[in-house]
Amino acid sequence: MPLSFHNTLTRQLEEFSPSGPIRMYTCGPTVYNYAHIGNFRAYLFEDLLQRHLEVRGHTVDRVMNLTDVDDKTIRGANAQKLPLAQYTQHYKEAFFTDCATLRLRPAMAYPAATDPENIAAMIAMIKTLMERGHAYQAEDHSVYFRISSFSNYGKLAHVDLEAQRSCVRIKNDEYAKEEVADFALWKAWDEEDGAVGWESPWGQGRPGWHIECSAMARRLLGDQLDIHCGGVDNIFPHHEAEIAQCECVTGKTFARLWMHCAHLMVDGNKMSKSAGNFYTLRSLLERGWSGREIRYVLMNVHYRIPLNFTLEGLEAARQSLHRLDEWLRRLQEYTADCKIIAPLLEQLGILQLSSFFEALDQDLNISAALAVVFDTIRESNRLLDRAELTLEQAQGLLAWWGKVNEVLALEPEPLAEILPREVSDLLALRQQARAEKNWQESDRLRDQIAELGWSVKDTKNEQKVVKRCF
RNA sequence: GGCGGAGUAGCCAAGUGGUAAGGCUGGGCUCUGCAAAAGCCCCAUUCGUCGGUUCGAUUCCGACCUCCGCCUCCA
Repeated sequence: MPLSFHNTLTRQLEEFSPSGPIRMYTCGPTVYNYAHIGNFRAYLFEDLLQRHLEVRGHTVDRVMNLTDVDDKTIRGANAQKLPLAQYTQHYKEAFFTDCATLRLRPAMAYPAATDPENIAAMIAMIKTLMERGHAYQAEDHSVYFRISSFSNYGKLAHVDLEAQRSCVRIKNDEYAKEEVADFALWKAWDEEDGAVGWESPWGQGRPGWHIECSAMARRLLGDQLDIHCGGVDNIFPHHEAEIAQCECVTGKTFARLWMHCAHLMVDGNKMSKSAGNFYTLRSLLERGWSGREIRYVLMNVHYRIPLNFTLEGLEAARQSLHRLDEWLRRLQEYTADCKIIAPLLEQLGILQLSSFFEALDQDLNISAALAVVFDTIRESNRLLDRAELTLEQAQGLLAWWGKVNEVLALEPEPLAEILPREVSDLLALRQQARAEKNWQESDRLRDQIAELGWSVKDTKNEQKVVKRCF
């Protein structure tokens, strides 16, 4: 079955059959603050896409930009009386830490807007646009893209600017621009910018947001991309602008496939600081949720459907992952002494295990893919209960999981919890009491261990102890 | 106003012109000194509303209702 994805450009499911490495550009964060979980939903969708393409045998050259100069970063740096670069550095580092926590596979490159070679690339593009009449310098000294010079403007968002122009002209007076929808390529320096600015043929200033992505995408991936991703709110005007800039410079189609993920909502509402439902990754970690659990929640819903983020959802994720962990532990124990190295299992009973990957082939149908995982868990547990699962099958399942996990990245955390001496001593005492069938003492020791923050569970042969989580 | 997305069991969420995947919660059972854990089993005559097409629609068409997003730099 071929890969097929929904293309924002055509609003249709399209077959995707790339030849050679896939050139993929993903819009990254503006590093003026800690990224919130809504931002990470988009990055997670992109991670899932990259991982699935790679499992399907493709090489993915992915670039993610870091916007480290714009109104918000300048405002933030000014507020803290820090140089811009120092201010943004902190949030860049935080971003990479968060990405690792969510197990996001690193991109090939993370170009920053202020890198000298990127500024140079932007200036070069603007120059070409000026020469070809696609851009002009206005009275405010800023350089703007002339959208009337690009007839395809609006094709991605499916907006007809001609139709909107009449109502927009009315308030046009206050702008230096020829048309309200013209967007800035180069913003002339003003006092707010302080020490921030670069020399250009149009005077001191800084790049507009859209030209960043165009220039960096072209510099690192070439004139034509296979896939360009982002959140739906980037469709207009950001991606529309990128198309305009690139295609006016190169004369070639900028990106073949545009993929956008829907927004994340919190408790059914838009996430906002004032509503008090604003979550960063770190705020959730502080509350005791793990990166893996948050990854599961953000990945669990198809990328084009709005995701309603709730604490109940996190709880459900925790339970689902626990079920997965128990299954893996069971298979690992069962195969522990087994020397056979069985190949990846394709089928278990009537379950077709490859359908996990086939579900993802269809526009990343994660729900159907996860259903395969849970069907498999139930079926193999059933067989284990009846002692009907062979060692070869168990190993084959583990191999299958290994492949599945390359996409999901949901393997359990390695248990690094060190058992305190006090607890292990009590466990030894309890073991003895149990051997003597001294239940009263056994229960007393269980309570005592619980007070130290550990809970004991008795299995057939041994005591299992885990740190209690709250 | 323009463009776009969504409404499926208590919650989350797939899916198909032919009679509803999966996860969580809940209930039952097995195991167990007890407890817990774990595993298994069960849980929508019904898919926002009303019409239409059809032998048959949750799935196609039309209208309507509700929610959400974008429309000057928020993923």
